[in-house]
Order: sequence, then structure tokens, then C-alpha cells
Amino acid sequence: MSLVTEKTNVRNADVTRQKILDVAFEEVLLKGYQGLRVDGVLKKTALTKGAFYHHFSSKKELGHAVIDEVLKPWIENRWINPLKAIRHPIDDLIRMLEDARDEISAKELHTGCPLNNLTQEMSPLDESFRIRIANIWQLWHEALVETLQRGQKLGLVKSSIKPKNVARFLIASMEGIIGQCKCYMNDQAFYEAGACLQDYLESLRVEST
Amino acid sequence: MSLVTEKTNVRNADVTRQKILDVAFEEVLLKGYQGLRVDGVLKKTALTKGAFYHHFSSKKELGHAVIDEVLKPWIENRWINPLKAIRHPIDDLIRMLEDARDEISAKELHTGCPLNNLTQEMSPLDESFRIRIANIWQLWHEALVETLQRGQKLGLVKSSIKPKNVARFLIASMEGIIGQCKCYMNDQAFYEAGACLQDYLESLRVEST
DNA sequence: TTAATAACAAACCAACTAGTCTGTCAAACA
DNA sequence: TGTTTGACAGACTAGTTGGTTTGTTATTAA
Repeated sequence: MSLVTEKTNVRNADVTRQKILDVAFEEVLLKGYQGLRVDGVLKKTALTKGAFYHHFSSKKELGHAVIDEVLKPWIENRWINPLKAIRHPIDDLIRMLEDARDEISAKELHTGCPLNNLTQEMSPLDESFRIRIANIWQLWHEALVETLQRGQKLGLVKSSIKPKNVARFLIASMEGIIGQCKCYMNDQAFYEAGACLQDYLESLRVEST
Repeated sequence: MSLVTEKTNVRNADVTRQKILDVAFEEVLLKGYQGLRVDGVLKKTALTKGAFYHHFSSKKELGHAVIDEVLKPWIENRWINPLKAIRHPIDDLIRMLEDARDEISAKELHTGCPLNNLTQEMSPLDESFRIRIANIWQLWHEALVETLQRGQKLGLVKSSIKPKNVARFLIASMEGIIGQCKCYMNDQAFYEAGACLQDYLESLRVEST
């Protein structure tokens, strides 16, 4: 028996399940939930029907799991949690905007925002999806509201603006811009509209006297 | 023979074709192109396979026709042509925004913008769709650029702003806001973010001295 | 060491779906 | 008025798709 254990048919339920979730997430990102094929996921993961229906009772349950276990953490890590570390809202939000532009230019140009994609596709079709998705938007909105409020308390953000409104507007604009890029398949729209969004952010700043 | 012609089995190719297009447009609006079923359209129109494939060679061709013959004119009438009659960009755009809010509150709340829906779904999936759709966005963008430029020439819009950028930003924000409403299934997001969009529009105005 | 069970593999199935094909009937045309 | 043709009706088909079932093997508990 060698010290190096050579296992070809290792069984690890967690790994298998996660593999399915990851591939499903990719597929949904590209083709939407309706375009997602169970068989397609199995082909990409080199698994079989037996494995799939051992871990998920239906395609719909897979969809829910993708939202709860992949999409939600992804949004939290990428967009929500960074907000909590923000000290100077205006500067840091502009920086986040630029980061997003670069990242999206690199790989998300033709896929768009996974959260927004699912929102537009599934909201009118299935209430169980809509509620899960709305919950994520809500988390994002709340975090952004808190960030802006913190900025107001620190005297960095105009006290006259309404954080709830501005937060909603920022999220909406951001998603709208990404959506435009997706159609043109280039980041020009991001630079065009991004400049204006940056101007808008600047307009929220308390001018230092 | 009566003066009133009573025809039950009237055949009118144009009417039939248009009926298919209209129903298909509704279906795509609700379920997306991938969720659109040829059989579903036939059921709603009380037509048959024979009729359908007499007018369209495939589901894809139907999709193209829906974009060219229903969606494009709809966007032109609803969003693009009104821009051409605008005399005072800021005031009139704000008014259009309010009109849109009321109209969307009434019926489009859960369906969203048909153009944006198709964009997000089909852009990564099919180039023939993407190009058709991008063309419509382009028309809209150009019209809005011209409107802003006209406002600048008339001394109503700040000369410092870049119409290309602002136009893109306005379209993106608008679509982003509608997308948010779709998820929450209420128009609160429209009022929240709309107030900010209005502020932004005001910031483009040349202050009268 | 063995029995029980979790984690799969893979053939199979029923429903669905885009598209075909043959036939029919109304309208235009000669 | 007969004939051609455009505009359908509707049965049928081949391929797809989500889901089931039965069997097998690795892992774990006793």
C-alpha cells in the first residue's frame, strides 16, 4: 500500500452537491433558469441523474439552492459586505464603481449581473423565486442606506439627501448600466454612463469649506 | 343578400399574422422568448400549426418579427418619437418620467420593459437577436442625444455636460428603476429612485439668472 | 467483520415541443 | 365557371426534457 492514496471513485456528497450548484450557477448566468438543462449540468459535471436527484428533488429546488447558496453569498461578498467597511462613502463608492467597471469589462460583459438576470426572468414567473431574489435586493439596499447614513453622521454626505432614495437610485443605475453593456457587448456604455453616475455621487458630497 | 356581410370564416392573412405577432409579444413579455411556446400562441389565437408555419418558418423567425414589427414600433411610439417634439428637455423629460411611472404602475409593474427583458435574456444567447435589439437601443440613445443637444443650443441645458454620456445614463437609470419595480412588484422603487433621477435632471438645467 | 445506508450509475418513461405533411376550403384569376 | 393558389386545419413525428426506478458500490456504524 503506497503512502499516496490513489482514489478514483471517491465519494464526497458535499463536493458533489457543490459541483452541481457551481455549474448550475454558470448555466443560469448564461442561459437563464428556463434555459438551464438538468442534463446539461450533468454533462458538465460528469455526473448522472442518480446523483442529481439524490441531492435535489427537482430542477426548481436546484434553482432555489443556486439562489440561496451561490448567488446570495456571491452578492454579499462582491457588493454588500464591502459597503460595511466603507469610511468615506463618496470616495469609496466611486472606487467600487471603477472596480466594478474593470471586473465587468473583463468577464461579465456578456453575462450581466446574475442577480438582475434572475430578477428580470423569474419575478413574473414564479413567486418562490421572486421572494428569494427580492430578499437579496433588500439586503443590498439596507446596507447601502446604512453606508449613506454613516456618511451623513460623519459630515461627509449631504444631510439633505434621503439615503433610502439615493440607495435605490444607485443600485438601479448600476444595474441599468450593466444591462446596457450586455447588449452592446462592450464597456463603452459603462464609461459613458459611469461618468454621469460619478458626477451624481460627487453631488452628494459635502463641500469642505 | 344583406348589406351587412356576415362572415364567420373570413380569411385575412394580414390580420392573422398580426394576431400571432401580438399574442407572441405578450407571451414574450411575460415568459421571455425561451418561455414562449408556439402551441401557447396558437391556443391563445385559436389558430393551428398550419396557420403558424404558413406565416413564419420557425419560432426564431417569429422572435425576429416580434422585435422588428411589434417591439421596435412600440419603443419608437412610447419613448423615441416623443423626444423629437420636446422643446424644453429638462421639464419635458421630467414629465415623461412621471408619465412612465404612472403607466408602469398601472400595468407594466410585473412585466417590466419589453426591450430590456429581451436584452437581458437574449443578448448572450443569440447574435441575431442581440443585433436587432442593440439597434433599437441605439435609436433611442441617438434621439435622446439630439434632444439634449437641442437643449444646449437653446441655452436650457448646461453646455458642460456631454449629451452622449447623459443620454446613456438616463436610459440605464430608467431601465434599472423599472427592473427594481418588477422584483418588488410595487412602484415604491420608482418613487424612491425617481426622485433622485429627477434631481439629476434638474442638475442639468441652466439656472436662469 | 458485517449489516445498513448513503451516494451514486444508468436505463427508462411520459410529457412536451418545434416542426412536417397531407388535405381542405375560400378567394382571385382566367 | 372552372382552375389555380393562397390560407389555413389538424394529425403526426422526432427529438428533447424533467423526472423515476432499479441496481451497484463506497462508506460507516455495530
